[in-house]
Amino acid sequence: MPQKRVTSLDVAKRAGVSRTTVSFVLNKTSHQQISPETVLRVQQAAEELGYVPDESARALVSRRAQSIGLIFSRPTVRISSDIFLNQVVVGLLDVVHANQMRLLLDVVEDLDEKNTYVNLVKSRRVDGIILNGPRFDEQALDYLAENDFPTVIMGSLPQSHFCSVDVDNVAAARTAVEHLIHLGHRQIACITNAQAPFTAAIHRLTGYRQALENAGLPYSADQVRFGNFDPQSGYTQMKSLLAGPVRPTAVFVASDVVAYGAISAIHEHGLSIPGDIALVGFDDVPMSNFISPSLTTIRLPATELAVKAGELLLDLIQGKPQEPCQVLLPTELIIRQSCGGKPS
Amino acid sequence: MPQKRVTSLDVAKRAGVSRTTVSFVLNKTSHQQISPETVLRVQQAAEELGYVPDESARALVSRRAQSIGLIFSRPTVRISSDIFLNQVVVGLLDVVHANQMRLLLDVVEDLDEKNTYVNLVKSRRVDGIILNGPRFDEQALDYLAENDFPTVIMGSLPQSHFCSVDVDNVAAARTAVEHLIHLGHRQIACITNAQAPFTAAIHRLTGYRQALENAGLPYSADQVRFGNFDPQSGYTQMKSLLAGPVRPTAVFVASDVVAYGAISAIHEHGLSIPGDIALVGFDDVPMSNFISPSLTTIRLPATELAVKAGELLLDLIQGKPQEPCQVLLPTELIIRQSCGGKPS
DNA sequence: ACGTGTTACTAACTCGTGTTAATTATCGCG
DNA sequence: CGCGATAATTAACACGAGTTAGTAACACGT
Repeated sequence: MPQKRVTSLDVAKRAGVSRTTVSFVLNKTSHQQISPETVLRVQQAAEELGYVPDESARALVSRRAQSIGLIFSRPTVRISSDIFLNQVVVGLLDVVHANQMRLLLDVVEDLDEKNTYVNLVKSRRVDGIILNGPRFDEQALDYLAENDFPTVIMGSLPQSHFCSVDVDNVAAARTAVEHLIHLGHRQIACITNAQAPFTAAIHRLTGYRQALENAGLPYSADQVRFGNFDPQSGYTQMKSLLAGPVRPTAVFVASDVVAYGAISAIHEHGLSIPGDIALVGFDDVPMSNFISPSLTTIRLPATELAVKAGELLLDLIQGKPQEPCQVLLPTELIIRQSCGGKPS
Repeated sequence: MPQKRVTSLDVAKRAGVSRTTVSFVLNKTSHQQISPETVLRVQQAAEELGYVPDESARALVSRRAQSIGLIFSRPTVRISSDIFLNQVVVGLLDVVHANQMRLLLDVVEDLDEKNTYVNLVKSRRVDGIILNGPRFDEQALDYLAENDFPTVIMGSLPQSHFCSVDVDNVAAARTAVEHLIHLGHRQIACITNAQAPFTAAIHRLTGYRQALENAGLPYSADQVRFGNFDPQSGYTQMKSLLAGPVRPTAVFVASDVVAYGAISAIHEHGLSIPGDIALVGFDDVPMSNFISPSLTTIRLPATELAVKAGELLLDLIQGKPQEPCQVLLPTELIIRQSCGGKPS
């Protein structure tokens, strides 16, 4: 009921100065000279009244919403199970806090919902946006590009001029498979993380292929299956592999979560890991260290990617010069038990 | 470079009317009469120009930020691994979208950072907030209560008058343990989801105790261990239980994620699940259906909780009468393999 | 011709802040 | 004592919308 909203005029009255002076003091407008005692009086008045400027009014005049938008572009089901959403949010909030800004979160499930984030931009609710997930509506992207609205993409969007942040999926996958080869495996299958239209899936498959070729091993399409983000798909595809004519001694599963399903399938066949089949995953989901056997995998630096994306975006917003706009962060092979590389 | 921001004046000019008329048409101000052809002309002009109102200006005059804040109150590490964050976000976005609002996400890690969300309120950035996690700074809560700012709490905050949404943790835990008792177990241990200060942990432990007492079984403190959110703690505490003088035939682990650690520990001891030890979890994390053995657990309706919280909050914001303000949603026992209740 | 009502619209004010240009107090110095 | 320079402060406008109160145009009845 109080509704006693404190305005800058209240502060001004209490300090016995004008509203303008209050603004100067609180925003530390440099080229203005205010006597030290006035500064003190204003600060004290503001403190006592618990004054916090109205952000709408401030945004209106300064043309800065003081917040950025994080847009996840994918179907709802895949968002609920996206293990990295948390880490992205945490990383981004770090950057956002350091710059006194706010984080607005949104999701666009379907392409025809392009308005969701274009409206965000047009209504001036955000000063920049981070797009997470590689599939986006062309029209919305064009709008962003034309108005060169500060935008950073997490993931890779082939042949676009946007700033982006990603890992080198090809190299990472190659590393994973090379590890299996070094352990002596010759019959190595692959289950991707996702269907073909997803660029990350293609890249990881490419890395798999390169590793085989570099080692002089034959690439065979019937040792490849396409996962679909969830353990269920890993289970099904692993069953399919095991039903094939030639049983692999190792599998590169391009997603830890998919790998969990594959593990179930292998165990269900009465086979042991890594005894009968070795497994390498991808992502290093927090839980991968705690399943049995613990999963050898490629660490995807999700938080770091988010931080980098946030920093890039803030630079764009502040108009700082942007030279290298397509950033690739390094991955790391985490060796655990699922390949027999290390003991318990 | 264009920076050609479209304002309502542009629309007015193009339609040959005044700015006021544009506002009336676009906001469908009911008690105003505008001729149908004017309405059409204005709508068309707005469409052609791609006009979207500036939200800061609108918020300033209407006193509505058209967005709500979702605040997670816990250390960063626990946010990165909080499997429900996604589901909460998804549920809330659903409600938010249906009401043309936006979702602002924030995190308060430490109690002295109380300002983060009080500032959100004072600066009028949000029209209401949802607090997730039971531990909050008293001062900040008092501020919300005094100004009766629209607030909904996810979780339980003993003796507060806030609206809240939660599950009945006591009853749910009781159900889980009763299931074990019905299967014939007499020696049932418990690993909590968290340390004692967390009310949910207390409640689940209480449910465990009630089930034992109702069945005439003795409660013994040395069959109880306190987990700490992560698999690591489950692993350690399970080891500790197994090192004790009397080995339990079943364990109620009040968190699936903690249970994953416990499973590792059990397997490492060369024991089988459910053959040697039966296990019931709590939460029904998406992955619990895919580990082996798949986990019998209590389903926590995270998305539904979020939706309910969002709806409550919007009612509060719109000043609708609020009768039952402490909502408890039902849980469900999901029977899988970890208790031997069902076959593969 | 004059009220009375209704319809269709608009001028002018408001929200709370940042900022420019102008105004007043203060000081140094011949 | 006076005069310019400079320090300290403020009046007034802008941002882009929503909204109240008021006006102009027209019809109708007597």
